[in-house]
Order: sequence, then structure tokens, then C-alpha cells
Amino acid sequence: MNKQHKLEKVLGDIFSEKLLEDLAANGRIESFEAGTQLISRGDEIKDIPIVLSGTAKVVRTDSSGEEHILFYLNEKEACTATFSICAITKTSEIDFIMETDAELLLYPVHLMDHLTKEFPSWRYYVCRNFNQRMKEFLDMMDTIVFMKMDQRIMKYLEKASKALQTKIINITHQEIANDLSTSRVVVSRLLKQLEHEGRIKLYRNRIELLN
DNA sequence: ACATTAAGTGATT
DNA sequence: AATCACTTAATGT
Repeated sequence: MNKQHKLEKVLGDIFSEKLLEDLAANGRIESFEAGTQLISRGDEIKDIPIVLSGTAKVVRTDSSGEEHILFYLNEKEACTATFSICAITKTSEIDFIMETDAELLLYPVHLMDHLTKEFPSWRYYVCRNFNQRMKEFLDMMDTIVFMKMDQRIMKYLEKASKALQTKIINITHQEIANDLSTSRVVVSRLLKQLEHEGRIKLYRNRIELLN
């Protein structure tokens, strides 16, 4: 199967005809086995990878050698990090590894400006890629904030208990909510949860710290 | 008994 | 996590 046809099959519904021609002319398709590392942190980026088949993962490896997966890239997806980075630093901040056997379209970075300039469908594609990643990021933020709220409440209660020199705090859920700038409903739920965990006991206008 | 306020819940976004 | 829309429980008059 020739390059053009292959690209058309995978990307035909999102890219214009002319863009596909350009990608076929200037890019190249390569196959990789699972586990192959295409890019390492610090590498100079020469090509933008777009996944044609299989799955790749983008990871950050911290100082202890621990691998944190930022996201997976499936068919049709490109590495958004690459877009932002190559525009400025030209150096990779991430590792790019094949999760499965995969085929990639590699398109030279130095021609990317031209893609952005010439092809609306390319611009749209890049934006959508960013948008999706941003959504994932926001979800992650929500989760983090969510996980921290119960700890914040517990800390708040402990502080109050210490200041008042008593395990029994006279306070309403609403007041806690105001102090932690959240809603009463959320406080009520988390307090219930803490009660089930046996860390506190709830009354009306009053909370008892156990331990 | 009735009204008011605090707390609990399920569903949705 | 936030908000809505209710329900239920506790308290004051």
C-alpha cells in the first residue's frame, strides 16, 4: 500500500486532500515494535509523530527512575507536547515509547510552520488535540482538589480543637464551608465520610474529634 | 403545633 | 467538587 493511501485511510476524514498530499510527500511512515523508545527527554525533536496504528505512550521519568504516564496516543493522535515544544525549545521534555507495535507518520518539524500556515484542517486538528489534553488536565485538577478537601477539613478541625482545648467543637457545617470556601453540601458529605471512618462524631452544631 | 435552621441525600454537571 | 432540589432532624416560640 502506498503512503498516500495509507494516510488517507487513517486521516482522510479529518485532513484535507492537499494536506494529505503534503504529509505523504514530506513525511515518512515507520513501523516500531512494542517497547521501542522513539524520543527521550532532552533529545532534539526532528519529527512530529502522528500515530497511524497501535498505541504509543508519553511518559515523564522522574529522578528516581519512576515512570509517570502522561497520556496514551492512539490512532490519529499526535503528540501535543511536541507541538508546543518544537515551536520554541526544539528539545523534548518527555519520553515517547511504543506501548504496542505501532506505525507512525514522522513529519519534519521544520516544515510544521508551513502546515499551520497553509492548512486549516491542520490547525483545527492541532487545536482539537490541545483541547482534549486540556480537558484531561482539568479533570485531573478536579480529582486532586477533591482528594485534598477531606484532609483540609480534618486539619481545620484539629486546629480548632487545639485552639479551643477541647475535642468537642461547636460549629456548623456551613461555617466550615465558608472558611474553606466550599459549599455546605460538600462539607456535610466529607464529614459523614470521616464519621464512617471513625475519626469524628457528628451532632447538630457540634463535632467531636475521636482518635 | 408550626416555623426556622442545620444536616443528609440523590442526581446532575 | 459544586449546585439543585428535596427530605429529615433538631430547636426555638
